[in-house]
This record gives sequence, structure tokens and C-alpha cells, in this order.
Amino acid sequence: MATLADIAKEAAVSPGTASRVLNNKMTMPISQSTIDRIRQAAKQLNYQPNAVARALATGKTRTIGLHYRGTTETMFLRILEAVEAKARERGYHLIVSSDLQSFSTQSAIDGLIYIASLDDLPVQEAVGSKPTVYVSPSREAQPDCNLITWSEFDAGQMAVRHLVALGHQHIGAIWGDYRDTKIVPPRVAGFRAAIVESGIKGVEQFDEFHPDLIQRGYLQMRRILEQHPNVTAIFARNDYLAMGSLKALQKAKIEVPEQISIIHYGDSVLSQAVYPELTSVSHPNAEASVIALEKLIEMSESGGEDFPAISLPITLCERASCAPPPQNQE
Amino acid sequence: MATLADIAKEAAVSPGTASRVLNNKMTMPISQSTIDRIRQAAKQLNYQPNAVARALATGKTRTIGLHYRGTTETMFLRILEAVEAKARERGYHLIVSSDLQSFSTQSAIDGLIYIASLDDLPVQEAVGSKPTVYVSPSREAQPDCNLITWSEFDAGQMAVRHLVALGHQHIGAIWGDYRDTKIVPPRVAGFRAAIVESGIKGVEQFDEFHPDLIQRGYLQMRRILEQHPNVTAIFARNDYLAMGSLKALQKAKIEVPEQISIIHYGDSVLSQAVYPELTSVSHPNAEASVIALEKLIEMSESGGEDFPAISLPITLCERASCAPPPQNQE
DNA sequence: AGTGTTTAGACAAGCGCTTGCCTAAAGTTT
DNA sequence: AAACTTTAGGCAAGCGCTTGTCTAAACACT
Repeated sequence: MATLADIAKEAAVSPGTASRVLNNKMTMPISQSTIDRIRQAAKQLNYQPNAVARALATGKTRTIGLHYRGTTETMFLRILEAVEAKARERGYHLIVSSDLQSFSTQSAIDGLIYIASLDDLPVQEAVGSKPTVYVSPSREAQPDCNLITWSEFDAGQMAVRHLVALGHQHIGAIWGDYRDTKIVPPRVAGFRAAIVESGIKGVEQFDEFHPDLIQRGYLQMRRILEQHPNVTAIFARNDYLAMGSLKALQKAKIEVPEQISIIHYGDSVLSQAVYPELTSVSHPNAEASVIALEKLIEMSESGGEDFPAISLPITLCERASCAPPPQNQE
Repeated sequence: MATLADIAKEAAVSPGTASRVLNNKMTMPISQSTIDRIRQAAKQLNYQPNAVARALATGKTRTIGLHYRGTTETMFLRILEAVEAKARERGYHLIVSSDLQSFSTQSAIDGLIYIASLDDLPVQEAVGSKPTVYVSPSREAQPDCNLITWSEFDAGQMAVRHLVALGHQHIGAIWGDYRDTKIVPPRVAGFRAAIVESGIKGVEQFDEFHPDLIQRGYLQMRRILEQHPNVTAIFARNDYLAMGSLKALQKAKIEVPEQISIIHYGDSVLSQAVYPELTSVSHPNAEASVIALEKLIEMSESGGEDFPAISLPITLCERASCAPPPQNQE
């Protein structure tokens, strides 16, 4: 492993000069011949700067922490790939952990992306003085909260509006159980608001607990089928619950979407893996995380200030699981 | 941010002594009172050692690179979580990237886990002198290859044997298209060997190209249905192809597993998200990656030597998609 | 020829931590 | 009491790189 001193010696210059040349930090005039000599020596010795030494000297590791947690699971790879591609483009590395502790102990990161899909309270303290950007839906937006967010209310509303537009008059919601989360309630509120605004009938289901979300969706769907046979469309709170609901319908030999339509929140690879492919309301988690990265880099490099919440739009992703309700019903 | 010098001053000792105490590296006797004083000063000043400086001094970053690539997608989170939990336990961090380049440029890792699900050729050069452990199925095992592997042949064989044990006599394989990979052929070989050993009929399908694997599975399943209506069981090469096959069956209103059974290779979250839940032959990718991590740490810390391939067993994960063939058929 | 201004690069002080080596005081042995 | 061993801890040299400051040569100008 060649060091800067090696190449300095080879090129007969001081390490300082070599450093400036190789980093293109020409804070002072340097003759072309010297530049060439240094560059060539570096090439010849296959010089790779020692990232650790550089980090110590500059105080920047060019590494960003990515903290994930919650039900992001099916989305995670998509987020990671997007963020990582951007990081690579900017010459950054990503340290990934689902444990905040591991970021506090070490100080090897320049900043932290905190993806809170559930309701973890962002603990500013935990990361010491490193800048942190939060990616989280519907959080209360304080002035300088460094938050990239989107509206869960809109998500609930959008789902219902889509179904209503198709002609549905009786919609069931599969909530799973959201008593322990803080981000689902706005989604529920959006659902309810849209139900009211459309003057249609909505039924909500959140009993039938089961530790496995897919199973929970299955059980709750069955309950809806038993108790509300006239429901023609279902809104599932997340992809796992949607999978469970679909299972229940398939098992009951109910055609989707001919007899019952399904729409759900949070489109992931799962949505496209099943038959029929699921129409979904999709949140901009990956995009938000990429923006978080860019903000973080900006904060770290140019001493950017804390910023107010940035809100991204929810989108509807139409696939095959929604159709107009059957004619001869209700 | 308190530095070691700060706490040394506070405790009225030299930084060197403080370092030894806080790292429990008592290479020399130190009085209890001094120890207490240092510990207390550290606590009081909320001392967090600077990981970068330590890394520079010791030559160890306590960070491992994780390089993933290929069709690992649906498995990835499982692998990551397993590896990360172990890393955390050992006080290590993980830098994740799907681009090898980003590891070669920086020297901020102590070692690299190279997960090659497809057929990337492990390029030793690319990572400089850092120890690398490969996680890959069925690769030729050289003496000191630092490889954690498993048998794809066994996987193909196990799938068929399971179906045969259930009474199937006519099995179809959905291969997708494996001309561009090096790891699928052994799986195919295992499939064929088991077909021959059982004296039953096997048909294989790998035309009908479509860039999307799920779609490809769908199309190929349809072909099998058309051309080999007597097939009673399907082995899908991977989870995406299995999803597509299942879709095709569901669309054709064929009951799984009552009319046709499905088994596939590579159990992931997808296997459990659909109805019926898919029986699968599952590879030890996550376990292998964890072992890779441990090996790497050992190599880095105790100067462990290169090691020969470690082969892990394939396992069968029985779920709901396989059953005996319908009685009245063939 | 003497003074002022560029130009080109050397020097060295860190960044914060680790660790081999050295020394002083205290205790032990005869 | 002299010589030796132990105990306790200081000292300082790095790790490899960055960067502010200083200097020597080269050039320009009267």
C-alpha cells in the first residue's frame, strides 16, 4: 500500500504538495511539470488514499449512516438501492444499521438518515452532534425539523376516492391494529374523511389480533366477509395486510377484482408478485430517503442549516385488483 | 466532544494511561484509584472515543463491507438483518454496497463479504489486500478459497424427491432462462438426476423469454399447461418464477395444490405472502453470510488464514403448495 | 544594481488515539 | 544499607493525510 509519502518521494516533492495535486486543491500555483510528475508517480505506485487518515485530518468520513426500523421490510431494498446509488454518485459510503446505538458509539459518520416507518421517536441525543435527517410520514413538522415527509391523510383519502370513482358504495378497511403506532391514525382519518365526503358506507375492521400481519389480514378479511357481505371493495392498511386479505378472498373463491376490489397502501414487490397484481397507494419512501441523503451531504459539506419539513406527494399505482363493483349487487 | 486528552487532564494522568484503562488493555499495572479516576472522568465528560482516530492508530476500522449483487433481492433484508445483528454483537459496522468499486477506492473496511447470487466472478484484485469471504452457491472450491457455499445440485434433487415422495410421476420445471448464469446449471443437473433416479417423467421449460422474471414464470407455466397437461407438479427455479407460475395457475383456475403442486427454490418473504403458501427448498444464504462475517472478523483480528470451502446444507421448507397428485389422473 | 512582486513549493503542526519503551518511587532481599 | 525487583505511570513516536504559513527563487521595474 503506497502512501502519500511514497509518492512524494518518488516525485521528489513534499507530501503536502502531492496532497494538493491529487486532490485538485490548487490553493497555490504549482508548475505543470510537477503536477505531471506527481500524477504519474501516483499512477505508477497505484496510490489509493487512506480514507481513515483523510477522515481524521479533515473531520469528514464521507460516510452516512442509514437507520431503518419498523415495517419498512418489503420496501427496504428499494430504498437502500436508491440511496446507495446516489451516495455512490457523490462519493459517499453508507453504514446501515437498525440499531441507533451503533451510531452513537462510533463517530465514523458525517450524518444520519433516520427512516422511521413506525413511530420511533427520533432521539436527537442518540446521534450526538451529527446532522440527522428524518424520513417519516405525517410527523408534526416543527420549524427546523430536517424532515422529509408525506401525508398519510392523503393516502387514506386517495384510496377511497379511487374506489368511489370506480363506483363502489360500500368499502371495508382492514386496519390490522394500529393502537401502538402513531403514523396510522392520519391514514385512518383520511379514509374516514373521504367516506364522509362521498356519502358512502365504510366499515372498519381492526380486531382479530394475530402476531403475524399477513395472518391478521386474513382473519380480518374473513370477518368482513361474514359481517358485511355487501362490501365491494377493500382498503388494506399495508402490503402484508393486503396479502392476508387477498388470501382470504382467494380461499373463499371470491374473484378479485370482479367481485371485490382491493387497494392497499405501500406498494412493494409484494404488490406485483401476486395474482391479481395489486393496485396501491404508494408512498415516496425511496425518493424521500434520497432527498434526505442529498440534504445531509449538503449540510455536511457546505454547513447547510437545518431545514423545515419537505412534503412529497403520495401517488396512486393502478394495477389489476380494482374494478367497478359487480352490477347486480346491493 | 471530549477527547482522550480532555479526560486525561481531568483525571490528572497521561493520555496513554487513560487509553489503556478505557480499553481495558492493562499491559502494565495501574492502581485502582487511578483507574477509578479515569473511568469517572470519562463518564463525567461523556467520553466517546473517536472511531476514526482509533482506526488510524490501530489499522482496524471494525467495519466490514457487504457486497451484494444478483437476484438476492427478496432475500436481501433477511441476510442484512442477520449479518448486521451479528456485526453489532461483535462491535462491528457494515458498509453496504452493490458496487465493488466503492470498496476498492476506500480502504475504510477490514474485510469484505462478497455475496454472489449470480455468477459474478469474484475479482480478488478489486478489493486490494483486504480479506474477502465469498458467499456463493456451488462454486468450484479451490483449497484456500474463503468460500461459504451450498449445493445447488442437492436443491434440485431435494425438490424432485419431495414431489416423488408425495406420489408425483410427472414433474415440470420452470427454469426461466439460465443461459447467462453459472449457478443454475447444477440445480438443473440435480433435478435431472432425481428424475432419472426415480424413473419418472420430467419436462423442462425455458423458452418464452420476458425481461420480468415474474412474467417469464407466468408465460412458461402457461406453456407447460398447454403442452403437458398431465404434469401434476412444478418446480420453479426461484421465487419470482414461482410467483409467475402461481399466477398462471390461478388465472387458469387450477387449484394449488389439489390439482397441481408447486415447489420452488429460494424461500423468501414472497413464499409466505401468497395463497397458498409455497413449499420451498431454501438455501442458507443468511446463515452463510453470518458465518462469512465471523470468519472475516477472525481473519482480521487474529490474523486467521485463508480457509477451504465450508458447505452448508440445503433445507426443505414445507408449506401448503404441495400435496399428492389428484387420484384420477394420468 | 537594488527593491518589490510573483510563482512554486517546503515545512510542520496537527487530527485523536495507541503502544513500546523508559523512569521514578516503593518495596524486598541479604 | 546496598542492590535488586516490582509497581505505576509518563513520554513520545507514530498512523497517513490536510492545510496554514513561511521561504527561496525568479521575474519585473525604476
